[in-house]
Amino acid sequence: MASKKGGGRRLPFDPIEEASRQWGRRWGAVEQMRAVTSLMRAQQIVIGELDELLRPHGLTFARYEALVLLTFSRRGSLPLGKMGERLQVHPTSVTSIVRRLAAAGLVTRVPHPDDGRAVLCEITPAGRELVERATKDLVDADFAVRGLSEDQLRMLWSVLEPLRRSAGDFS
Amino acid sequence: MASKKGGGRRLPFDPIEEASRQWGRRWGAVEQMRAVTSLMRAQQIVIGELDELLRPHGLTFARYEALVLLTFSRRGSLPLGKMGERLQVHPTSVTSIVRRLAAAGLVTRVPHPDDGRAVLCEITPAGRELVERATKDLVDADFAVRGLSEDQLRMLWSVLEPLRRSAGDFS
DNA sequence: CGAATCTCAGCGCAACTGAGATCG
DNA sequence: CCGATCTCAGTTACGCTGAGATTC
Repeated sequence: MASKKGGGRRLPFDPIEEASRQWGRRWGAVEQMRAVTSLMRAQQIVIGELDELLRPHGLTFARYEALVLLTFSRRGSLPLGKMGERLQVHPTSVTSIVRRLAAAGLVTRVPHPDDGRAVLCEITPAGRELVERATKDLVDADFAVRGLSEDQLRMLWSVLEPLRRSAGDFS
Repeated sequence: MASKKGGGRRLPFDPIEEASRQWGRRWGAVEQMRAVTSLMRAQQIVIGELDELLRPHGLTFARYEALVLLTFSRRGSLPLGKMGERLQVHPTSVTSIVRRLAAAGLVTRVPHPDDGRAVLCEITPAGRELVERATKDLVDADFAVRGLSEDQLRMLWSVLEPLRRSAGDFS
C-alpha cells in the first residue's frame, strides 16, 4: 500500500505531535488544532487511497458516490438537483460529474417527465456493473481504513456526527 | 456561521445514515463506509470554515500552515524540501505555496548558504504579524470544531493517529 | 556519474461566480 | 412576473506527472 500521497518521506516523529508541542507554548486551543490537523491529513490519506483503488475503473470517489446514490434510488434515476442535495455538492459540480459519467456510458441524461426544467440522471446497466466491481475493490480494501477496529470506526462516526449536524447538513 | 459550503440545503435526515442503511442491504463494510463518508464530509465542512476565517487575511489554510511552520523554526526559515516533509505536501505544491506567500510579502526566498541546490523560505516581520492575527481568529473560533468537547477532540485525534502512522506519515 | 533540490509546463479535477435559457 | 432547474463560460485553486537546470 503505502500510498505515496502527500510529502512522500517518512519522518522519525509525528509532525502533528511536534507542531502541537510548539503550538502550546504560544497559543491556546491545542486540542482543537491537533484534532483538526489530524482530520485534514487523514482525509487526504483516505481519499488518496480510494481514488487509487477507483482509478482502474475510471472513477473518482465523487463520481463513484454519485453512481452509488443512483443504485439506491427506486427507478435508478434522480433529478440532478436531488443528487446535489444528497451528495452535498454544488449544482455546477453535479453537471460536471454527470457529464463525465455520461461520457463513460455509465449514466444517461433523460428529460424529467413531469417537470420540463429538470433533468433526470439514470444509471445504465454498464453503470450498475461497474458499481458492483468497484465496490468489491473498496470493500476488500476496507475503505482504506483497514487498521481501525469496529469500535474505532463507530467512535469516529459518532464524534463527527454532531459536527455535521451543527454545520447544517441535516436536522 | 452555517458556512454555505457544499450542497446548501438542509435535509430532514442524515444522508449518511440513509446511505448506510441502504448500503447494508447489499454490501459489507458498513461501518467503514459510514466512517469514511463522515470523514470526507467533516473535513469539507471544517476546511470550508477555516478558509472563510482566513480569507480576510488573504490566506488559505495550506498557506497558513506553512507560515506557522516557519514561526516554529529557530531562524524563521526552512528549506523548501523540509517544509514539504513537515506539511506532507508535494514538492511542486511547496513551490506554489511559497510563491504566493512571497508575492504577499509574508516570506522571502533566499539562497541556502551551505547548499547551492536548496532555497530557504524565510518569514518576514509582516508574516509574523499576520500569523498572530490569523491565529487569534482561528483560536477564537475554536478551529471550527466548537461543538466538540476536549474528550471528543482527543478521541478524534487518537482514532486518526494509527491511520496516519500506518499510511507512512511517520514511524 | 548518480542523487538531491527545485522550477516550470501542462493536465485533470473540483468549487465557485455570473449569466442565461427554459419551464412551473 | 417570480422562482426553480439546469447549463455554460470563466476564474481560482490544488495535486500530480514529466522534464529539465543546477548542485552535491
